[in-house]
Amino acid sequence: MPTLTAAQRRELEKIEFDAFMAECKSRELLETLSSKWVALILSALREKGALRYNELARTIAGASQKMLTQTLRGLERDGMVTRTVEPTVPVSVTYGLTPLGASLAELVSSVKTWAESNMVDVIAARAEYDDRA
Amino acid sequence: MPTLTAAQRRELEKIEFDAFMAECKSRELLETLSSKWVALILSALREKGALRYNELARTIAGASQKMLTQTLRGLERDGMVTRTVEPTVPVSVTYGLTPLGASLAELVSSVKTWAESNMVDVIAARAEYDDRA
DNA sequence: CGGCATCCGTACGGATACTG
DNA sequence: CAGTATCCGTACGGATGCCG
Repeated sequence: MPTLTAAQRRELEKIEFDAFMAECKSRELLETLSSKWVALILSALREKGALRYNELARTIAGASQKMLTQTLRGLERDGMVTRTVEPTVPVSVTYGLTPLGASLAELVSSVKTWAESNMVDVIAARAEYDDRA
Repeated sequence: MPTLTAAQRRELEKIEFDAFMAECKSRELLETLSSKWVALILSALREKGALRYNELARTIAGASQKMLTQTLRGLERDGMVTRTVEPTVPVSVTYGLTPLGASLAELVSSVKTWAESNMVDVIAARAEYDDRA
């Protein structure tokens, strides 16, 4: 039995990992949410309604267009956003929330609200912690 | 004026970035939440109450102890969890939720619930999207 | 038991250039 | 306008080994 290469080991582990994750699909969705830009996009679309690609880009302001596109594709795939192409010249593309996406955006919004009202406590706790160090 | 090194440029940009973020502290908290393990730890402590370090490690099962410790330190710093050291031999360390952490865990839990009940839709959307490709 | 320090790979994300 | 393709650095996270 030859020693497994690192790549082979990783592949095996990935399979086990996937099997494990299958039991617990919801974790996957947590992962999605945790993807840095998802929350921003969702709340942008929630607050401003459907937006064009460049409007989104300006609203998020900090995401490279690579990340923007990538994240939008993912959200589209997961049935969170709709992507509508109007065949004008030049083309204009509009992104909006699906009902599913809207309901998730609702949750995100409540997290944002929590964050805004509890941020002071966090800052205070952080300052105290750092002082003791 | 010499050309700035990449490091110097990054430092400048970081300052601008921080200034920008100062306006919008809540984003920072979203970042924290999005840190892969935070949600897991929070909900583990919420469901099972205070836990020892190794109990947490077994519950999360998938986090290296490096990540576990790192995340716990972060949460402790932000005033979300308490870290209690009992001076037994060997020492035993217990982590619990602060009121602040508990209220955040509440939110996380509602997100988890959402995820569990809407996962089927996501899977369906994903399957359809992949078929069209 | 509950960590911390170190090394190291990879994959995430940014910058740039080009296309329909 | 709304992307795609490519290159490339870095920083995130895993594995390992040591300590109080």
